Amino acid sequence: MVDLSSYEKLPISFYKNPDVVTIARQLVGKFLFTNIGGKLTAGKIVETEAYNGRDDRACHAFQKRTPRTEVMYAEGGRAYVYLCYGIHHLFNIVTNKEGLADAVLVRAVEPVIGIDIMQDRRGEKVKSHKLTAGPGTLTQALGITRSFDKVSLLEDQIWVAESHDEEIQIGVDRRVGVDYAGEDAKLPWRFFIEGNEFVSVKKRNP
DNA sequence: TCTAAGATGGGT
DNA sequence: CCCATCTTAGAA
Repeated sequence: MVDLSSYEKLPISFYKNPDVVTIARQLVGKFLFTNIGGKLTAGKIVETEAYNGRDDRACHAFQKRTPRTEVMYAEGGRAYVYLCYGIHHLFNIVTNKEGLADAVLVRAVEPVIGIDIMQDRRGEKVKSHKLTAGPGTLTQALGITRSFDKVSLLEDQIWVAESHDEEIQIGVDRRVGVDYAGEDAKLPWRFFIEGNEFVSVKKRNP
């Protein structure tokens, strides 16, 4: 049994910060929990990316408000989950105040709690270092699907908890897979724990 | 209605 | 390198 009292759920104020890039950096090292039908899993966030709805062409909500991106316009502290390539569920954390569509994509976590559950969800053949090393694989391991879209991170189905880690080395790089965004693809808005084996893309994109 | 493209991952 | 797989946004 896991002692949850040592993990403090982040408050709403954390998510309302108007600077989504700062939030993306701050989320690295924190813990992402899900509790699905009593199955508790958690991973340390080791890689994130920031997306800004006003002046970032890589953001789904850039200069538009559609049914899919509606939740990004909500007050910070909710999940934005969408299906990518018809196959993978990608998990984002909505930030900023209502009306300003920002979000942080969680790209990788390191398994911490419920590793056996994650292994079951991913399948026996998956090696441990591949268990949660990518935005589509961590959602499978944590059981995150589109039913989590719009769900509040202040409740007990999915949430982020403070870490008491000291001295992690945070690397910065351009974001992955957003070449369609032109110049904005070069923004240094990806953050990761330097040297962590679960980071999805290790080598730098110059 | 129709269609192209996509914030990926796993296999060859 | 190839391709699975299906929603979404935008056009017609």
